[in-house]
Amino acid sequence: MGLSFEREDDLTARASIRNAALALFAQRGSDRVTVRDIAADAGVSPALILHHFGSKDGLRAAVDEHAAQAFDAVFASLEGTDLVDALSGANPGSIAEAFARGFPPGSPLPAYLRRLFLTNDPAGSALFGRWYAATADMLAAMDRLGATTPSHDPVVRAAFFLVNDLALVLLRNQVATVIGADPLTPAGLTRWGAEVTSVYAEGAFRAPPKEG
Amino acid sequence: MGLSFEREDDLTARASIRNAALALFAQRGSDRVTVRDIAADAGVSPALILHHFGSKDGLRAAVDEHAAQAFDAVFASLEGTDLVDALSGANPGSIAEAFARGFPPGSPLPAYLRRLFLTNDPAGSALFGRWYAATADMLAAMDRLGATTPSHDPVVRAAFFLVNDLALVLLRNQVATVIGADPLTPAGLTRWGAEVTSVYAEGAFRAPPKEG
DNA sequence: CAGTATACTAAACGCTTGTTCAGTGCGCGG
DNA sequence: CCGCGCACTGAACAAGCGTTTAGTATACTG
Repeated sequence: MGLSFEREDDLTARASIRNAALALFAQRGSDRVTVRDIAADAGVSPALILHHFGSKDGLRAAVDEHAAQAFDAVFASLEGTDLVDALSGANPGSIAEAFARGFPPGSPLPAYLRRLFLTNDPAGSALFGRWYAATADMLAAMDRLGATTPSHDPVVRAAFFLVNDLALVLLRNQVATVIGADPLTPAGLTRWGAEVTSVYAEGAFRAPPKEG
Repeated sequence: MGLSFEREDDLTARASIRNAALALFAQRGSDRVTVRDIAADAGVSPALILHHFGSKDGLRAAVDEHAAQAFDAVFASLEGTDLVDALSGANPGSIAEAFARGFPPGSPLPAYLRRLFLTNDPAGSALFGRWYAATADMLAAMDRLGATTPSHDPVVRAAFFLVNDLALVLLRNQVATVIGADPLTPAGLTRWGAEVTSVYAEGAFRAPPKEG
């Protein structure tokens, strides 16, 4: 069928349970997913899930860890990009861009990330902290290269950029509805990125006219 | 119709059930809250909740509607602000600003909004649609006044501004951690708004230097 | 005053849930 | 062959859930 390198047939039962759980958790949240739901999707008996993962919460932890690894891989692709390359392009170091690049269109991982932030999961906070540090580093490097206008408050500026980027992942569905295109697909991302880059480069508001 | 002058003592049982549910739903999500939990917090019997709201889902709908009204009231305070006044100020029409102004520090409503958006609740989608329309209208009005630089893609620009603003509400806790101040308090908001306004007015990225 | 509607409760019901139990089939070392 | 371990299952269990039922107290109506 497609681009997925994983073939369901060859997966161990343990892996197919994990994958089914990941997809269902991302879509509905783990509270709205029963062990029996996961078992049905994975094609196994409910008891086997407990056999492999001990409990539903053990399965959740395993899925969390698995997802965190995938996110770290995407995150690493950001740190790897050459700054000069990034500067020649549009919005440098975009997380949304990395997501669109790293995850196939139907991947449950963006939605899973959203759940991670929603539940104030410590894993989500740790992820945010790492991403914030990377964003701040990148902005500082750009500062040194003279690629940015100076900021009075670099701490807030880094948070502002990061948060704007994450918002596109978190509000993906709502954005898709109003602009008519999924912003995490290449096409949608191009359109989104063009406008964002324009605002980041030139601003959007003019100074108010002097009173007269 | 204010919310601030409500006192727990003279609330009807119906209202106190609604309030208890709102707080618990915002904190844990409705799936992790039982009818018995709400009843205990509201000081009534579980059966009374069903008597007044028909079902747990009926209660959820009532809480949704109640919260949506509060949100729309806050949002209406944005539309009411004179455009010229807004232009002379900092970031015009900031939702985060309206939140800090309209909701007391301990209010569960920002957290409730987050759940509405991040769980794909239809009520959240409806809210987003209304807010998007208002944002687009405001930007169009500013365009007509010459207060903005022209955009090639006003649809995306409006979404960008709205989403950036909502991000501050959605990621409030994480932002508070990295910048060391709750961005939905007056102090934090001032600091945040200053940087945002600076980027929106002047941009942040310089054109890359020509190679040579 | 009786009659009725309303706010409210204690107790129970039926269902779904996560989990356990007692296996079954099977590959493998001896 | 036996015996052990492992992946796996169907059936059942106990707990917790939303909800129902059958009722009490209180206030209003005529």
